[in-house]
Amino acid sequence: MTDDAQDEVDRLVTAWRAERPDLDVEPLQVLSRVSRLAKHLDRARRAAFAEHDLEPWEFDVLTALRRAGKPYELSPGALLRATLVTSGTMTNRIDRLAQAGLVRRRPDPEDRRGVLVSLTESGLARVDSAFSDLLRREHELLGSLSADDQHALAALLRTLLAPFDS
Amino acid sequence: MTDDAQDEVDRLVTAWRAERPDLDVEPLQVLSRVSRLAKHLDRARRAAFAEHDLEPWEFDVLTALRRAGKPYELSPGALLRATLVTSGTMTNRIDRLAQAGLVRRRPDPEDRRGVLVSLTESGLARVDSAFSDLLRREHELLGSLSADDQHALAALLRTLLAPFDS
DNA sequence: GATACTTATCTCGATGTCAAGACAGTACAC
DNA sequence: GTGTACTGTCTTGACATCGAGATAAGTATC
Repeated sequence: MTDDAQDEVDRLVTAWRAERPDLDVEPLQVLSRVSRLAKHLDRARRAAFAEHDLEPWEFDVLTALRRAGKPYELSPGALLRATLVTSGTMTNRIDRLAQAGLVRRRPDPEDRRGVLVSLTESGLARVDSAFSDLLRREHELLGSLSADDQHALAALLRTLLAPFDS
Repeated sequence: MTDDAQDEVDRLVTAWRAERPDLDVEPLQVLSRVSRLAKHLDRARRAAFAEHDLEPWEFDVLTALRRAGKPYELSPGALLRATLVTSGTMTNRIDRLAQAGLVRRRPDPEDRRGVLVSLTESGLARVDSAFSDLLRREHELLGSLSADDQHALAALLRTLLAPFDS
Protein backbone atom coordinates (compact mmCIF):
# COMPACT_ATOMS: atom_id res chain seq x y z
CA MET A 1 0.00 0.00 0.00
CA THR A 2 2.25 2.79 -1.27
CA ASP A 3 -0.71 5.12 -1.81
CA ASP A 4 -0.62 8.25 0.20
CA ALA A 5 -4.09 9.27 -0.96
CA GLN A 6 -6.44 7.94 1.70
CA ASP A 7 -10.13 8.40 1.25
CA GLU A 8 -13.05 7.63 3.50
CA VAL A 9 -13.36 4.11 2.11
CA ASP A 10 -9.70 3.35 2.82
CA ARG A 11 -10.31 4.31 6.41
CA LEU A 12 -13.45 2.20 6.47
CA VAL A 13 -11.60 -0.84 5.12
CA THR A 14 -8.80 -0.38 7.63
CA ALA A 15 -11.32 -0.26 10.44
CA TRP A 16 -13.00 -3.45 9.25
CA ARG A 17 -9.66 -5.26 8.97
CA ALA A 18 -8.95 -4.43 12.58
CA GLU A 19 -12.40 -5.53 13.75
CA ARG A 20 -12.97 -8.53 11.53
CA PRO A 21 -9.59 -9.90 10.43
CA ASP A 22 -11.34 -13.15 9.53
CA LEU A 23 -13.25 -11.57 6.62
CA ASP A 24 -12.08 -10.58 3.16
CA VAL A 25 -13.34 -7.03 2.84
CA GLU A 26 -11.75 -6.31 -0.55
CA PRO A 27 -15.14 -6.03 -2.30
CA LEU A 28 -15.78 -2.85 -0.34
CA GLN A 29 -12.88 -1.15 -2.10
CA VAL A 30 -14.98 -1.15 -5.24
CA LEU A 31 -18.57 -1.34 -4.13
CA SER A 32 -18.55 1.09 -1.25
CA ARG A 33 -16.92 3.61 -3.51
CA VAL A 34 -19.60 3.13 -6.10
CA SER A 35 -22.35 3.72 -3.56
CA ARG A 36 -20.70 6.72 -1.98
CA LEU A 37 -19.86 8.28 -5.30
CA ALA A 38 -23.44 7.86 -6.45
CA LYS A 39 -24.66 9.63 -3.34
CA HIS A 40 -22.33 12.55 -3.96
CA LEU A 41 -23.33 12.68 -7.61
CA ASP A 42 -26.97 12.88 -6.62
CA ARG A 43 -26.27 15.92 -4.53
CA ALA A 44 -24.24 17.54 -7.28
CA ARG A 45 -27.01 16.92 -9.77
CA ARG A 46 -29.56 18.35 -7.40
CA ALA A 47 -27.52 21.54 -7.17
CA ALA A 48 -27.12 21.73 -10.95
CA PHE A 49 -30.82 21.34 -11.60
CA ALA A 50 -31.88 23.81 -8.99
CA GLU A 51 -30.84 26.59 -11.34
CA HIS A 52 -33.28 25.28 -13.90
CA ASP A 53 -36.06 24.73 -11.40
CA LEU A 54 -35.94 21.01 -11.88
CA GLU A 55 -35.78 18.14 -9.41
CA PRO A 56 -33.63 15.15 -10.27
CA TRP A 57 -36.69 12.97 -10.66
CA GLU A 58 -38.20 15.43 -13.10
CA PHE A 59 -34.99 15.48 -15.08
CA ASP A 60 -34.92 11.69 -15.23
CA VAL A 61 -38.30 11.50 -16.86
CA LEU A 62 -37.77 14.43 -19.19
CA THR A 63 -34.45 13.10 -20.47
CA ALA A 64 -35.92 9.72 -21.21
CA LEU A 65 -38.51 11.46 -23.39
CA ARG A 66 -35.91 13.74 -24.94
CA ARG A 67 -33.68 10.81 -25.86
CA ALA A 68 -36.55 9.08 -27.61
CA GLY A 69 -36.44 11.72 -30.36
CA LYS A 70 -39.37 13.30 -32.09
CA PRO A 71 -42.18 13.35 -31.21
CA TYR A 72 -40.64 12.91 -27.72
CA GLU A 73 -43.30 10.45 -26.71
CA LEU A 74 -43.21 7.25 -24.64
CA SER A 75 -45.60 5.11 -22.63
CA PRO A 76 -45.46 5.13 -18.81
CA GLY A 77 -44.24 1.55 -19.01
CA ALA A 78 -41.29 2.51 -21.21
CA LEU A 79 -40.52 5.39 -18.88
CA LEU A 80 -40.43 3.28 -15.77
CA ARG A 81 -38.13 0.77 -17.40
CA ALA A 82 -35.83 3.61 -18.40
CA THR A 83 -35.75 5.14 -14.94
CA LEU A 84 -35.79 2.05 -12.68
CA VAL A 85 -38.78 3.10 -10.61
CA THR A 86 -42.08 1.39 -9.87
CA SER A 87 -45.31 2.02 -11.72
CA GLY A 88 -46.91 3.87 -8.82
CA THR A 89 -43.99 6.24 -8.72
CA MET A 90 -44.17 6.86 -12.43
CA THR A 91 -47.88 7.64 -12.33
CA ASN A 92 -47.20 10.18 -9.61
CA ARG A 93 -44.29 11.71 -11.51
CA ILE A 94 -46.26 12.08 -14.70
CA ASP A 95 -49.13 13.67 -12.78
CA ARG A 96 -46.88 16.34 -11.35
CA LEU A 97 -44.96 16.94 -14.56
CA ALA A 98 -48.23 17.37 -16.42
CA GLN A 99 -49.44 19.79 -13.79
CA ALA A 100 -46.21 21.76 -14.21
CA GLY A 101 -46.87 21.88 -17.94
CA LEU A 102 -43.70 19.98 -18.86
CA VAL A 103 -45.36 16.90 -20.32
CA ARG A 104 -48.77 16.00 -21.60
CA ARG A 105 -50.72 12.72 -21.54
CA ARG A 106 -52.94 11.30 -24.25
CA PRO A 107 -54.62 7.94 -24.70
CA ASP A 108 -52.75 5.45 -26.86
CA PRO A 109 -54.80 5.10 -30.06
CA GLU A 110 -53.50 1.56 -30.58
CA ASP A 111 -54.13 0.14 -27.12
CA ARG A 112 -56.99 1.37 -25.01
CA ARG A 113 -55.25 0.36 -21.78
CA GLY A 114 -52.34 2.52 -22.70
CA VAL A 115 -51.28 6.12 -22.40
CA LEU A 116 -48.63 8.13 -24.22
CA VAL A 117 -46.63 10.84 -22.51
CA SER A 118 -44.89 13.54 -24.51
CA LEU A 119 -42.77 16.63 -23.88
CA THR A 120 -44.37 20.03 -24.21
CA GLU A 121 -42.46 22.92 -25.77
CA SER A 122 -41.61 24.14 -22.33
CA GLY A 123 -40.51 20.68 -21.20
CA LEU A 124 -38.22 20.37 -24.20
CA ALA A 125 -36.59 23.73 -23.56
CA ARG A 126 -36.07 22.98 -19.87
CA VAL A 127 -34.53 19.58 -20.36
CA ASP A 128 -32.20 20.83 -23.08
CA SER A 129 -30.77 23.63 -21.04
CA ALA A 130 -30.50 21.53 -17.88
CA PHE A 131 -28.78 18.73 -19.75
CA SER A 132 -26.03 20.81 -21.27
CA ASP A 133 -25.46 22.39 -17.91
CA LEU A 134 -25.21 18.98 -16.28
CA LEU A 135 -22.71 17.76 -18.86
CA ARG A 136 -20.57 20.79 -18.28
CA ARG A 137 -20.43 20.06 -14.56
CA GLU A 138 -19.87 16.35 -15.02
CA HIS A 139 -17.04 17.10 -17.37
CA GLU A 140 -15.40 19.07 -14.57
CA LEU A 141 -15.95 16.29 -12.09
CA LEU A 142 -14.02 13.96 -14.36
CA GLY A 143 -11.23 16.44 -14.79
CA SER A 144 -8.92 14.48 -12.52
CA LEU A 145 -8.90 11.55 -14.94
CA SER A 146 -7.17 11.36 -18.32
CA ALA A 147 -9.22 10.33 -21.34
CA ASP A 148 -7.60 6.90 -21.19
CA ASP A 149 -8.47 6.53 -17.53
CA GLN A 150 -12.04 7.48 -18.24
CA HIS A 151 -12.29 4.86 -20.93
CA ALA A 152 -10.74 2.24 -18.70
CA LEU A 153 -13.13 3.14 -15.90
CA ALA A 154 -16.13 3.04 -18.19
CA ALA A 155 -15.12 -0.38 -19.50
CA LEU A 156 -14.69 -1.83 -16.02
CA LEU A 157 -18.03 -0.47 -14.91
CA ARG A 158 -19.69 -1.86 -18.01
CA THR A 159 -18.46 -5.31 -17.08
CA LEU A 160 -19.90 -4.99 -13.60
CA LEU A 161 -23.18 -3.68 -14.88
CA ALA A 162 -23.64 -6.34 -17.52
CA PRO A 163 -25.33 -8.99 -15.37
CA PHE A 164 -27.96 -6.46 -14.23
CA ASP A 165 -28.95 -5.15 -17.64
CA SER A 166 -29.81 -8.57 -19.00
CA MET B 1 -15.29 0.67 -30.41
CA THR B 2 -14.38 -2.99 -30.67
CA ASP B 3 -16.65 -3.94 -27.80
CA ASP B 4 -19.50 -6.20 -28.62
CA ALA B 5 -20.86 -5.98 -25.08
CA GLN B 6 -23.50 -3.26 -25.20
CA ASP B 7 -25.16 -2.26 -21.99
CA GLU B 8 -28.01 0.07 -21.23
CA VAL B 9 -25.67 3.05 -20.93
CA ASP B 10 -24.14 2.39 -24.35
CA ARG B 11 -27.63 2.52 -25.80
CA LEU B 12 -28.36 5.67 -23.87
CA VAL B 13 -25.19 7.35 -25.15
CA THR B 14 -25.96 6.32 -28.70
CA ALA B 15 -29.42 7.82 -28.41
CA TRP B 16 -28.03 11.08 -27.09
CA ARG B 17 -25.47 11.28 -29.89
CA ALA B 18 -28.25 11.00 -32.42
CA GLU B 19 -30.40 13.61 -30.69
CA ARG B 20 -27.74 16.06 -29.56
CA PRO B 21 -24.70 15.67 -31.82
CA ASP B 22 -23.57 19.09 -30.63
CA LEU B 23 -22.84 17.86 -27.08
CA ASP B 24 -19.98 15.79 -25.70
CA VAL B 25 -21.76 13.09 -23.76
CA GLU B 26 -18.65 11.11 -22.81
CA PRO B 27 -19.05 11.89 -19.09
CA LEU B 28 -22.16 9.72 -19.08
CA GLN B 29 -20.07 6.67 -19.92
CA VAL B 30 -18.65 6.87 -16.43
CA LEU B 31 -21.17 8.73 -14.33
CA SER B 32 -24.37 7.14 -15.56
CA ARG B 33 -22.83 3.77 -14.96
CA VAL B 34 -21.94 4.74 -11.42
CA SER B 35 -25.49 5.85 -10.69
CA ARG B 36 -27.12 2.86 -12.27
CA LEU B 37 -24.75 0.42 -10.62
CA ALA B 38 -25.45 2.01 -7.25
CA LYS B 39 -29.17 1.59 -7.79
CA HIS B 40 -28.74 -2.07 -8.63
CA LEU B 41 -26.45 -2.58 -5.65
CA ASP B 42 -29.06 -1.07 -3.37
CA ARG B 43 -31.57 -3.61 -4.54
CA ALA B 44 -29.13 -6.46 -4.14
CA ARG B 45 -28.29 -5.34 -0.63
CA ARG B 46 -31.94 -5.07 0.23
CA ALA B 47 -32.42 -8.67 -0.84
CA ALA B 48 -29.38 -9.83 1.12
CA PHE B 49 -30.52 -8.14 4.31
CA ALA B 50 -34.07 -9.35 4.09
CA GLU B 51 -32.85 -12.77 5.26
CA HIS B 52 -31.54 -11.16 8.41
CA ASP B 53 -34.60 -9.01 8.96
CA LEU B 54 -32.65 -5.82 8.39
CA GLU B 55 -33.31 -2.82 6.21
CA PRO B 56 -30.38 -1.19 4.42
CA TRP B 57 -30.68 1.91 6.58
CA GLU B 58 -30.53 -0.22 9.74
CA PHE B 59 -27.47 -1.99 8.43
CA ASP B 60 -25.77 1.32 7.67
CA VAL B 61 -26.07 2.49 11.23
CA LEU B 62 -25.20 -0.84 12.82
CA THR B 63 -22.06 -1.28 10.71
CA ALA B 64 -20.84 2.18 11.60
CA LEU B 65 -21.10 1.21 15.26
CA ARG B 66 -19.57 -2.20 14.65
CA ARG B 67 -16.57 -0.69 12.87
CA ALA B 68 -15.91 1.60 15.78
CA GLY B 69 -14.81 -1.37 17.85
CA LYS B 70 -15.56 -1.99 21.51
CA PRO B 71 -17.60 -0.70 23.14
CA TYR B 72 -19.39 -0.17 19.81
CA GLU B 73 -20.47 3.30 20.77
CA LEU B 74 -20.71 6.56 18.80
CA SER B 75 -22.55 9.85 19.01
CA PRO B 76 -25.46 10.61 16.65
CA GLY B 77 -23.24 13.25 15.07
CA ALA B 78 -20.50 10.75 14.27
CA LEU B 79 -23.11 8.37 12.90
CA LEU B 80 -24.63 10.90 10.54
CA ARG B 81 -21.22 11.85 9.21
CA ALA B 82 -20.49 8.18 8.59
CA THR B 83 -23.75 7.55 6.78
CA LEU B 84 -24.26 10.79 4.83
CA VAL B 85 -27.74 11.52 6.14
CA THR B 86 -29.22 14.52 7.89
CA SER B 87 -29.60 14.87 11.62
CA GLY B 88 -33.37 14.51 11.52
CA THR B 89 -33.00 11.22 9.71
CA MET B 90 -30.46 9.94 12.19
CA THR B 91 -32.66 10.76 15.18
CA ASN B 92 -35.46 8.84 13.55
CA ARG B 93 -33.20 5.88 12.75
CA ILE B 94 -31.85 5.65 16.27
CA ASP B 95 -35.39 5.80 17.67
CA ARG B 96 -36.47 2.85 15.61
CA LEU B 97 -33.30 0.83 16.15
CA ALA B 98 -33.64 1.38 19.89
CA GLN B 99 -37.25 0.27 19.75
CA ALA B 100 -36.14 -2.86 17.89
CA GLY B 101 -33.62 -3.52 20.65
CA LEU B 102 -30.59 -3.33 18.36
CA VAL B 103 -29.03 -0.21 19.89
CA ARG B 104 -29.35 1.68 23.14
CA ARG B 105 -29.00 5.38 23.91
CA ARG B 106 -27.39 6.96 26.95
CA PRO B 107 -26.47 10.52 27.83
CA ASP B 108 -22.87 11.50 27.14
CA PRO B 109 -21.26 11.92 30.59
CA GLU B 110 -18.77 14.42 29.17
CA ASP B 111 -21.15 16.70 27.31
CA ARG B 112 -24.65 17.26 28.51
CA ARG B 113 -25.88 18.19 25.04
CA GLY B 114 -24.68 14.86 23.75
CA VAL B 115 -25.89 11.30 23.50
CA LEU B 116 -24.02 8.06 22.94
CA VAL B 117 -25.49 5.20 20.94
CA SER B 118 -24.19 1.68 21.32
CA LEU B 119 -24.91 -1.78 19.93
CA THR B 120 -26.82 -4.23 22.07
CA GLU B 121 -25.87 -7.91 22.12
CA SER B 122 -28.61 -8.59 19.66
CA GLY B 123 -27.52 -5.73 17.41
CA LEU B 124 -23.98 -7.02 17.35
CA ALA B 125 -25.06 -10.51 16.41
CA ARG B 126 -27.35 -9.28 13.65
CA VAL B 127 -24.84 -6.98 12.05
CA ASP B 128 -22.09 -9.60 12.13
CA SER B 129 -24.13 -12.24 10.36
CA ALA B 130 -25.58 -9.78 7.84
CA PHE B 131 -22.16 -8.38 7.05
CA SER B 132 -20.49 -11.67 6.25
CA ASP B 133 -23.47 -12.58 4.12
CA LEU B 134 -23.19 -9.29 2.26
CA LEU B 135 -19.50 -9.77 1.61
CA ARG B 136 -20.14 -13.22 0.21
CA ARG B 137 -22.63 -11.79 -2.26
CA GLU B 138 -20.49 -8.81 -3.17
CA HIS B 139 -17.60 -11.15 -3.82
CA GLU B 140 -19.77 -12.96 -6.36
CA LEU B 141 -20.82 -9.71 -7.98
CA LEU B 142 -17.18 -8.89 -8.58
CA GLY B 143 -16.48 -12.33 -9.98
CA SER B 144 -16.33 -11.02 -13.52
CA LEU B 145 -13.25 -8.92 -12.70
CA SER B 146 -9.72 -10.16 -12.06
CA ALA B 147 -7.97 -9.06 -8.89
CA ASP B 148 -5.91 -6.62 -10.95
CA ASP B 149 -9.01 -5.17 -12.53
CA GLN B 150 -10.58 -4.73 -9.13
CA HIS B 151 -7.57 -2.86 -7.88
CA ALA B 152 -7.49 -0.68 -10.96
CA LEU B 153 -11.18 0.08 -10.61
CA ALA B 154 -10.83 0.90 -6.94
CA ALA B 155 -7.94 3.26 -7.66
CA LEU B 156 -9.86 5.11 -10.37
CA LEU B 157 -12.89 5.47 -8.14
CA ARG B 158 -10.73 6.71 -5.30
CA THR B 159 -9.47 9.49 -7.55
CA LEU B 160 -13.00 10.52 -8.43
CA LEU B 161 -14.13 10.41 -4.86
CA ALA B 162 -11.23 12.40 -3.47
CA PRO B 163 -12.65 15.89 -4.02
CA PHE B 164 -15.82 14.96 -2.12
CA ASP B 165 -14.20 13.46 0.96
CA SER B 166 -12.21 16.56 1.71
C1' DG C 1 -19.99 36.98 34.47
C1' DA C 2 -22.79 38.61 30.47
C1' DT C 3 -23.23 38.32 25.51
C1' DA C 4 -22.85 36.34 21.22
C1' DC C 5 -21.50 32.41 18.56
C1' DT C 6 -21.16 27.55 17.80
C1' DT C 7 -22.32 22.69 18.38
C1' DA C 8 -25.36 18.56 19.29
C1' DT C 9 -29.64 16.66 19.06
C1' DC C 10 -34.40 16.55 18.30
C1' DT C 11 -39.15 18.08 16.28
C1' DC C 12 -42.22 18.86 12.63
C1' DG C 13 -44.34 19.18 8.10
C1' DA C 14 -43.84 18.14 3.32
C1' DT C 15 -42.53 15.00 -0.10
C1' DG C 16 -41.09 11.13 -3.08
C1' DT C 17 -40.93 6.27 -3.06
C1' DC C 18 -42.45 1.60 -2.71
C1' DA C 19 -45.44 -2.59 -2.43
C1' DA C 20 -49.66 -4.51 -3.06
C1' DG C 21 -53.56 -4.62 -5.20
C1' DA C 22 -57.52 -2.79 -8.27
C1' DC C 23 -59.18 -2.36 -12.76
C1' DA C 24 -59.64 -2.27 -17.65
C1' DG C 25 -58.19 -4.03 -21.91
C1' DT C 26 -55.66 -7.51 -24.81
C1' DA C 27 -53.99 -12.13 -26.39
C1' DC C 28 -54.25 -16.82 -26.73
C1' DA C 29 -56.09 -21.50 -26.34
C1' DC C 30 -59.58 -24.41 -26.97
C1' DG D 1 -66.60 -16.80 -28.88
C1' DT D 2 -65.68 -17.94 -24.07
C1' DG D 3 -62.56 -18.43 -20.44
C1' DT D 4 -57.99 -17.65 -18.68
C1' DA D 5 -53.83 -15.53 -18.24
C1' DC D 6 -51.29 -11.50 -19.06
C1' DT D 7 -50.30 -6.38 -19.57
C1' DG D 8 -50.47 -1.48 -18.72
C1' DT D 9 -51.80 1.99 -15.72
C1' DC D 10 -53.54 3.87 -11.64
C1' DT D 11 -54.86 3.93 -6.45
C1' DT D 12 -53.82 3.59 -1.76
C1' DG D 13 -51.41 3.45 2.65
C1' DA D 14 -47.11 3.08 4.92
C1' DC D 15 -42.65 4.83 5.40
C1' DA D 16 -37.89 6.88 5.16
C1' DT D 17 -35.95 11.06 3.96
C1' DC D 18 -35.09 15.95 3.90
C1' DG D 19 -34.98 20.91 5.28
C1' DA D 20 -35.86 24.28 8.48
C1' DG D 21 -36.10 25.51 12.78
C1' DA D 22 -36.39 24.70 18.01
C1' DT D 23 -33.96 23.76 22.19
C1' DA D 24 -30.27 23.25 25.14
C1' DA D 25 -25.49 23.25 26.34
C1' DG D 26 -20.88 24.36 25.54
C1' DT D 27 -17.13 28.05 24.09
C1' DA D 28 -15.03 32.50 23.36
C1' DT D 29 -14.75 37.50 23.95
C1' DC D 30 -14.93 41.36 26.30
